[in-house]
Amino acid sequence: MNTVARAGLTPEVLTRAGAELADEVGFEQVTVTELARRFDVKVASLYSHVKSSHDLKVRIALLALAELADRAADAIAGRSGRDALAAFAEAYRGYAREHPGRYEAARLRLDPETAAASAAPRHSQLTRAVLRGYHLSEPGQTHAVRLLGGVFHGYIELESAGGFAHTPVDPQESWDWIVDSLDALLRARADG
Amino acid sequence: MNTVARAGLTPEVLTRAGAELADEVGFEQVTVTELARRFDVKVASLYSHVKSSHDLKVRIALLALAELADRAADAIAGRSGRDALAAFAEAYRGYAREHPGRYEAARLRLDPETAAASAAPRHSQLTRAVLRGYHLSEPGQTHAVRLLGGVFHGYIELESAGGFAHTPVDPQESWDWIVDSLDALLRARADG
DNA sequence: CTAATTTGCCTAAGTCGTTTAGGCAAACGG
DNA sequence: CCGTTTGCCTAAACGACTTAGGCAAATTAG
Repeated sequence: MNTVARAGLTPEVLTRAGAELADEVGFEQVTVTELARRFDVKVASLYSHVKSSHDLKVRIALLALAELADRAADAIAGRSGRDALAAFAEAYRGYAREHPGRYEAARLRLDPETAAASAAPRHSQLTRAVLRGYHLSEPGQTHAVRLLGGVFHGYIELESAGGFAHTPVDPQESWDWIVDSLDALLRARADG
Repeated sequence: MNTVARAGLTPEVLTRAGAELADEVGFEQVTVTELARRFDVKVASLYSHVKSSHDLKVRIALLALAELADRAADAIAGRSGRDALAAFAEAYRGYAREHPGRYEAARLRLDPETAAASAAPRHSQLTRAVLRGYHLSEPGQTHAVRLLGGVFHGYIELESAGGFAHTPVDPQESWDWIVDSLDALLRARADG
């Protein structure tokens, strides 16, 4: 009797809407309830499409990881050495700035199987591609992958948490200084 | 008519118990309900001592930040240069290993006033103390504070999220390699 | 083109964590 | 010893999550 017209929900549509919601209100605030409100649909209806609230969040995380990997891949295409490193770094930081909620989502802890099936391994591979220009041999390359992953993630999180607000030094300047320093560090570690 | 004997709740007692709970089940799972269960007390009773669930979490975060700062201060006392850097790094990583829930708590986003009144500024000061041995001039020192904060936080988070599980290189080795590299980086940046 | 089936969203109902209001008895200070 | 404060209680409401079962629209088959 009501106007019925189905809402056209699918896991993909919900994931995408959830990602947008995350960017608007933060990943923590993404909730099946809020999503239902936005589609003007009852909450229970979403459960035909996603298994649970956690399932939804995992899907958003997978989307974010994939987008981030794509962006990083684009960034380093046709570059090497310092150029590749700077572009790679900028891909992460830019994504985090433009899509803060998605970036948070990408940091969701996934169980090992899910993680293995996600774009996470691509991130490692892309990092190794950047490092090709520095001629590190194992295990140095693995150490360097971990260093870069740590620095980028850590810096971006500190920055977005407002950790730099109290000091009058432009975060962009620090970022450039850090990228420069890492480039020098990696060149100094070259051994093969 | 029941055995009455008061439970002896105070904000401090609850905060401490919350911190222990965090280390057992993870900071996200810390809940006033669970805390009430552990004290064998009704949930509403906790609200005389903490304003809200969020208030409780903030208190745990402040405790963790303070403990972490104390530990870092101990670590660098009487050391300088590479020794200080290594001890400082180890203070963070060791705390995160021994108190994973508290470490997560320390990463809670605090509003600016709360953050300013917390031990967070001490962390910056301690980092600057470590950097004294490297003779960096401003703004290099600020850049370096941000670099170290980022690397340590980022690496620890990646490691505890299991991000290194798929590669057969000992995380301790990577950590040592990274600390070595950072030491070299900072010495190369000396300009004062 | 209609009948059977599948699909999509609904109502109903229960769980759990949070939070506020108001009460009663134990502890404490004069 | 009495009044006040303090500490924990009962009661009740809210919001998010989740499952079960139903009805009607969409799709597929005869």
